[in-house]
Amino acid sequence: MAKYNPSEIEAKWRERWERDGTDKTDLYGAKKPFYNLMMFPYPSAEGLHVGNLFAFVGSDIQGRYHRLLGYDVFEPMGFDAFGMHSENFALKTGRHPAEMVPKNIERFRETQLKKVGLMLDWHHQVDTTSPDYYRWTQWMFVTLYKNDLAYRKRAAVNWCPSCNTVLAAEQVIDGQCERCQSVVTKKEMAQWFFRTTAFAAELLDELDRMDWSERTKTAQRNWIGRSHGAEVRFKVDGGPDFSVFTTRPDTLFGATYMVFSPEHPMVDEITTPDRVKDLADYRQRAQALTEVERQSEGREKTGVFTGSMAINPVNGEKIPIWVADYVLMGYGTGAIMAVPAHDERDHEFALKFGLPIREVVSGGDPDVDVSREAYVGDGNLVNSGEFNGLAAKTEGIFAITRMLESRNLANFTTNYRLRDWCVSRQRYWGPPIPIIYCDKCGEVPVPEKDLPVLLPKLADYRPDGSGLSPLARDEAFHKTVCPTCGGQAHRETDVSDNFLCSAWYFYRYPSTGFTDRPFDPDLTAKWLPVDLYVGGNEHAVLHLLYSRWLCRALNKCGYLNFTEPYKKFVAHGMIVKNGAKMSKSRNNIVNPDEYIKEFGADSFRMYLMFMGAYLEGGDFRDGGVKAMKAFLDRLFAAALPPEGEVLDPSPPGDPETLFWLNSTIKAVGADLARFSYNTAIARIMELVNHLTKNKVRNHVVSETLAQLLAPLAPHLAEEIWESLGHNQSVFKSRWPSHDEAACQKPEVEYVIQINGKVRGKFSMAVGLPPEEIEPLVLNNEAVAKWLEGKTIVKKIFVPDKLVNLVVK
RNA sequence: GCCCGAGUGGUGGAAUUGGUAUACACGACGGACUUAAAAUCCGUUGACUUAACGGUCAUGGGGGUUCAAAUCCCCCCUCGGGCACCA
Repeated sequence: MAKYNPSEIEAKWRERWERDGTDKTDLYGAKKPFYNLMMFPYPSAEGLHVGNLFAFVGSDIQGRYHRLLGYDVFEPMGFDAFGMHSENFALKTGRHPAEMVPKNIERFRETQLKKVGLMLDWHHQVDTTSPDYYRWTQWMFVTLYKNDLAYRKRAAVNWCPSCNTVLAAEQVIDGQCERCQSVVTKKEMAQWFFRTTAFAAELLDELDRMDWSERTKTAQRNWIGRSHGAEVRFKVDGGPDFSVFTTRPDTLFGATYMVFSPEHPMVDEITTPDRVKDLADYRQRAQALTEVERQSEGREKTGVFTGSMAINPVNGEKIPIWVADYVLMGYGTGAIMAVPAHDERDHEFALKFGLPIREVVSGGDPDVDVSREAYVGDGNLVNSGEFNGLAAKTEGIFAITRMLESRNLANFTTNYRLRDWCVSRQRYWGPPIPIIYCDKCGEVPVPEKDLPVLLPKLADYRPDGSGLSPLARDEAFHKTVCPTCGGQAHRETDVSDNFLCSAWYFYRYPSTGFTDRPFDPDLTAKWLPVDLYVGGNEHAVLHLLYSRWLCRALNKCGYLNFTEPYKKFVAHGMIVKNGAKMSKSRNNIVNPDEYIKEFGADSFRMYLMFMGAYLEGGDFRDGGVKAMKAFLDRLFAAALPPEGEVLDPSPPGDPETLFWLNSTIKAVGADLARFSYNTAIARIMELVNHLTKNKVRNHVVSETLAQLLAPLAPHLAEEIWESLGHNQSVFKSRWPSHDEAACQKPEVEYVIQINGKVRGKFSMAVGLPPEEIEPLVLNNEAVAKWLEGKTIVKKIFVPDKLVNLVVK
């Protein structure tokens, strides 16, 4: 009997697949296209992490399974090689990214990805640093610019002092840089933005109709953050008008002061001469604070009075205008009405500065005392003139807003938390932003025929913190002529955010080699949107949101006829090691290569998938891969014909084996379809246990086993399939069908319960009516003693499952 | 604080619809094989209790609905994730 030797088998099938083009997709001829996408990696570390492989294998199983179901599956791979992760790694290791990246790509592909047994079509590899690719990344930028979806403005932006660049709001996690965890500061700079907020409403609304993991959708909903409310116009006493946004216009009568954000443009205008110095000091201090300091919860409220009063439009009351940093310029209008009785923050501020607190909503509970704490619950309006008695949130909001609306002092409005995407980066390793500044013509996008704007190879590519990219130090790069007037001009020297590269890569895969446009319209029509996207949820409000936005933008610009890039997105879980997060500092990183070398890719794949629920994550234990190898040894021995023999080709005769065979086909198919890989493997184990225990060896069973195993352990499946006499890949075969009748055991075990407790069991043929079951129950020995001296008040029959007698 | 997800043996984890809780593994223990070990194979393995048959308890905690609850409802605790001075 041949022994299972994974390294031999896996090398053999790798070669065979490559030779026969097994994993190559006929993009034009495909009859049932299925685009199976996984998140392309950054080639910026020592190697692929076990977490990458966990993600890829789970996705590959879907690709292979769909192929067995008869789909033409396209499963491409590429490298997200521009950006700070690669550049920082190059800086750390002292190599130039232009040299490091191609070598890493080669190494990742040849020594890692190809050894895991992924069904990847390498004829369509994408590398975002290749000029053939970033030419089109730049085209995206120009196209967005021409359609007013990209613009440049001066604003207080997030600055990472360690990476020496600005960041998008999405790349600041708890006030820290997503890449290096440094505390982010604010810096006033002119930067390029994409108008992500233009599609805030549709990006949010569409989520309800999307087939995505719920937690991914929740993250996006929270991030886009819609609030309904009203914009209300106030007047500065003896000065101009200004607006505030509020979700509680019902509490307008309770506004006892107003607050402007320190950055509000009207602050200078309304500050009275005696307060100028205080205001200037306060605003300077506010600016020096980092987001973390400024937004830390529980921080004591600070603020200063401007000297001016505002007039409340509902009652003409004059109330003081303050400046305080708890009001943010970036949300709403940057100014608020403060209702201390019904808002916790305003309440805290009012207490500290001795401002009046007026109750305008009464919940009817006499114990509530708004002078002690804010009441934010529902109730009826009080102290609100003609509006008294209305239910605050359900009636008051509308009544008061409509009244003001009729006087042109308010309007219903909706606010989003989402900010426009800041895409400039003062770094080297990215696609140069394709804009030219001309003294005469202003901002001029680089004409399409001049793309790509090549990234020059700079020996010194270190970011210098000057607020300019290292490209600004290269005169040959930035000095140019205006494409419109031919006069002297200079290029934008910032590069674009790496997330722009990854926002469109999946359109490129089918169209690699296409030179007229970023993507071939015919192939795009055939293959997109992506059928299935599997990836990590850490990209919920980054890549996944940006790529949704870009899809809508390209749709609006007329380049795509759909608005969502992925038909289905599935977020896999996270894996940990012995219950703890894997990290370099914990020194508990799992190196996948060693396991693959020792036990084979199939055992490694199987264990990764068996470890836990794919969608929840799992806990990597050292012995696991070895145990899985032992299982595959047993499976191999059980499936293969004994040396020199041929198995009887007729299907198994014994009903027990037929039951296991059919019910396993059914269960494994259902489990794969719902990403329940651990239970699919458990079902296969049960089948193998049956075969081993009963010494069953059968050609049809072995064939089926090879097919069931194929998505999970493709090399081994091929080997078994071939040894059963097939000369074509198992992936040319079709997923086995099951006989529904055979999935039911001919005899079922009935449970007898007395008052819901199990008191006896017996086996019976399936499908018997209650009349035939009842006497068996009543005459059951084990049950008799529980019925002694009792009367049966109720009998419950669950067909083929149980009988419950309720006795008294 | 708000919004998602989760909490089950010594461990990783099962349990489409409320219907035998603990599938499948790992580990541990016992046995076979071996000079011995490894590997492999066979068996036992939720806790408590009983000589045994059996019984009692057990799915984070507390209540409830039901003939029957890991599963449904209410309250609470813990962990993971998202949002958060967002008006």
